[in-house]
Amino acid sequence: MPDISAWIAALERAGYFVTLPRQLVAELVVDQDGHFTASELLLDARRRRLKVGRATVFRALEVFDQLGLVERIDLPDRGHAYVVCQPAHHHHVVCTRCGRSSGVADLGIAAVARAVEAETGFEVDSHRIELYGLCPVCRLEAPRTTGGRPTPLAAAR
Amino acid sequence: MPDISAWIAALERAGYFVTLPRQLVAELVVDQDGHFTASELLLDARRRRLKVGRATVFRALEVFDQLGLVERIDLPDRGHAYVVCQPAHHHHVVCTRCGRSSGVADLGIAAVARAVEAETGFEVDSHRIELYGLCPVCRLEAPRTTGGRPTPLAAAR
DNA sequence: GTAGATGCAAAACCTTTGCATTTTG
DNA sequence: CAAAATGCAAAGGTTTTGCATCTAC
Repeated sequence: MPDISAWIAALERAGYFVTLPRQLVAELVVDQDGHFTASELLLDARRRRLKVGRATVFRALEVFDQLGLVERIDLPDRGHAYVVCQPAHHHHVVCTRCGRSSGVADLGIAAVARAVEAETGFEVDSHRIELYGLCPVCRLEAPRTTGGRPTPLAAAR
Repeated sequence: MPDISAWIAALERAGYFVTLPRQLVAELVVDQDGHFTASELLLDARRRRLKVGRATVFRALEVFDQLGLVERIDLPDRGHAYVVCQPAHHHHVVCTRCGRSSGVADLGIAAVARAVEAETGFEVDSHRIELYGLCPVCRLEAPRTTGGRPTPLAAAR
């Protein structure tokens, strides 16, 4: 029984209607372990026989994204996924093996932005940062697979 | 007449065939001003009446991406685009107004990664960082449009 | 009561794939 | 000459849209 109350509060605060479908999606989301895609959520909904349409899932995720409750990330392998945001944490490290993610505070990133402004003359308004690696659990299980990069000829498939 | 030679050299060095289509795509790419999408490149090719297939453009961009000649980025507005990489620069600031981008060195990002490792126990292998803002030119032209966020009700469309 | 939200299915998009043909090294 | 790359069109998967119908406030 996940804690949806914060999500409901966020919806109300922002003036969105607190509808049943949105609450269902919220529950599905907070139950997710690690990152998840819109389709996975949809499958999960069907599995639980929850009545929410495809479009609604997408629309709800969009709203939650805007409210800062989830973040839409782009995986290195070119896919898209969402992760739940932990309050006060603004970026994520996501495990390339199991997909679990952890929020991280703004550890010096603001400083980097300032350095970039100084060097480029750009006025930096926002940034998107995603870190990838192995979570503590997978570090133990993983025998540090490969270190090499794909063979050029093989890589081109 | 753009400088494709470095790109050709990179292809050779990596063992890829230096084909005409790849060279055409390379030219199209370096002629781009700011970021560009695969489709835009395709349109541009047709405009110039260059004979390259859709699939080839995608495949060439994939190769260039692997060679570190371009980077595939994900825009805040949910679109995807590519930017040309300047050697020795590993991240980009892209202008939210005109799309022009500038490469930036690893200004303290490695330190951030280390801090994250210390805090989360993750082993950080790679990261994806994109900075957004206004380029020097647009800073002058732009009367700092809006500062507010979209109205909740309006935002939900 | 009314603006906002939903569901459905179709449409729109972007990207990839199969395969015969051509090109490169 | 063999391996790699291309082009085409068709397939694949994801996200969005139009619209009539509901629902929260």
